[in-house]
Amino acid sequence: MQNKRDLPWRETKDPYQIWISEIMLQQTRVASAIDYFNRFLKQFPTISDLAQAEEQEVLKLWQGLGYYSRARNLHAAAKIIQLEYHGIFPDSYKEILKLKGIGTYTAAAIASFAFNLPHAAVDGNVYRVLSRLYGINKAIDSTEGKKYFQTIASETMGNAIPEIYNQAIIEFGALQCIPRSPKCDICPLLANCFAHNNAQVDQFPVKSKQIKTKNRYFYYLFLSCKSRFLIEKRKKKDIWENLFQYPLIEYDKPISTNELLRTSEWKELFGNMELVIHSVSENVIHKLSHQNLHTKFIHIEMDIDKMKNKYGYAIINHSEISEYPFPKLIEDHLNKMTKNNP
DNA sequence: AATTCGGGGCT
DNA sequence: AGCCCAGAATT
Repeated sequence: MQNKRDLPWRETKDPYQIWISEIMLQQTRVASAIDYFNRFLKQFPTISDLAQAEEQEVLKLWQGLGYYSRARNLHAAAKIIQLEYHGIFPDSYKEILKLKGIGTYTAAAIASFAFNLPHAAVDGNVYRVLSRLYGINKAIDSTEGKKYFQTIASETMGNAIPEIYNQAIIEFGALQCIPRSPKCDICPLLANCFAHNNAQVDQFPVKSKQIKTKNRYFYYLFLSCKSRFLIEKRKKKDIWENLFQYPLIEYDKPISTNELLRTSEWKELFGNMELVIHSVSENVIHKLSHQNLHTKFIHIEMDIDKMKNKYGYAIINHSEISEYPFPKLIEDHLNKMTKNNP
């Protein structure tokens, strides 16, 4: 295919590198993943390097990319490959599919790209191309729809070379048959395209579900003493699992600073300590796909060594920021603080 | 079958 | 403001 892009993961047949790229590309644009891919491979050149790393180091390399369970699953799977497959990446679709974080799309992608095995990789691009081309109105987010598209994709692949076919149809969806305003005027499949011939290009693919967003209210306590401040690790099954943040008081509705001082969480943290609030930030609205996080940062300068016996918290210095993975929301705030205090 | 996981870019 | 991105795991 003469119009394909030059991408770093296309320069190798190493299943490990292809694996890393496919995980990073899940629900993530190519442009966002390129730098992360290069940094990741530089730090972890082989499965063995990744398997021996600490999860925290892997998450730090993933910082800002989102969907952090991908990094946790990647690390866990590397350990499994190291122990149970003697460090050799499995070379069958069935075995690849067993690995954590690898579903039908990623297994087919790796199987075809690394081992040229005949499995049709069906991602968002393929759903779009096939639904428009054939006029398939089954919902792509239904169990039946997914199964149907997988069948159609396999039939469409036929006896083509799996690696070439999969790369081509995905690339076609990414560059030509794009979600909005596809380039139909220069499309080679124009004459055969159901959607175009029926003026329904914007009707495909069909989705059934709709996302609803929740509002959450975060009050982050930036407790500092000179260049040191308090952090904790998020451990619950929630957003940002195993990433670090400042002590957090979450509420189900917006509250004033005065109300915050009277919450049980505040009293639990500080008892009857005397505190001076240095500043309260403006409301920062951090938007995720399905959550709007209304956030305020409460800056308190205090003798934070009084907090070191509080279970679950750690005191770190600015110079140690590079060792801890933080959500983008915290990373942005840290960048502001360190700019003011070099 | 429905929900939950980030963050960014484009319209 | 909404949609979607080289999706998968969990409930």
